[in-house]
Amino acid sequence: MKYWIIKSEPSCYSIYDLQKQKIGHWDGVRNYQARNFLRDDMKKDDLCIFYHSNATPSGAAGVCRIVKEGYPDHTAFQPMEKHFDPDSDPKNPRWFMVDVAFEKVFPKFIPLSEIKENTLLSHIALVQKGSRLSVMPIDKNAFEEICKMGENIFM
DNA sequence: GCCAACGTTGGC
DNA sequence: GCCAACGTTGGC
Repeated sequence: MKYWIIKSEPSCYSIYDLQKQKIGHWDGVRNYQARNFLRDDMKKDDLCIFYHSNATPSGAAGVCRIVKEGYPDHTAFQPMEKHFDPDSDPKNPRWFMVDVAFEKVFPKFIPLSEIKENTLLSHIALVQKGSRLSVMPIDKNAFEEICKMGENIFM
């Protein structure tokens, strides 16, 4: 069982969109390191912090769970799609996605500033300088600490 | 909108 | 393989 942080711009897809949909495709990731996590390392029932990036404020919004492990991101094959990649061959897909299920919205949204202030979280990739990955692993303790900050018990 | 940091591309 | 140019991310 592993834990993750996944980022989305809420103007594009927020935790409330996932709440309505119940299950969502985590598609459109076009970064090889993040792709490798999606394709190889995210397993069914792993838990993810749903992080709102490029938001006011940015921060941790809730939790979701992997319900379908990595499979080809078909949006890469469709010219009308925003993240269309003409070089991704359906016979040998370059990009992958997972499906996630809504778990909960934190009763208290946790802005990035508070995550940065928490010394128990100073080691996580999210707050490292220049970290731009949209999918990144997080250890169990840090995951639970973030949940606690959201006034949420998740253990 | 600005800009730092990082990733990708392509000429050589 | 090097590296400049360009594109993207994402905080502020």
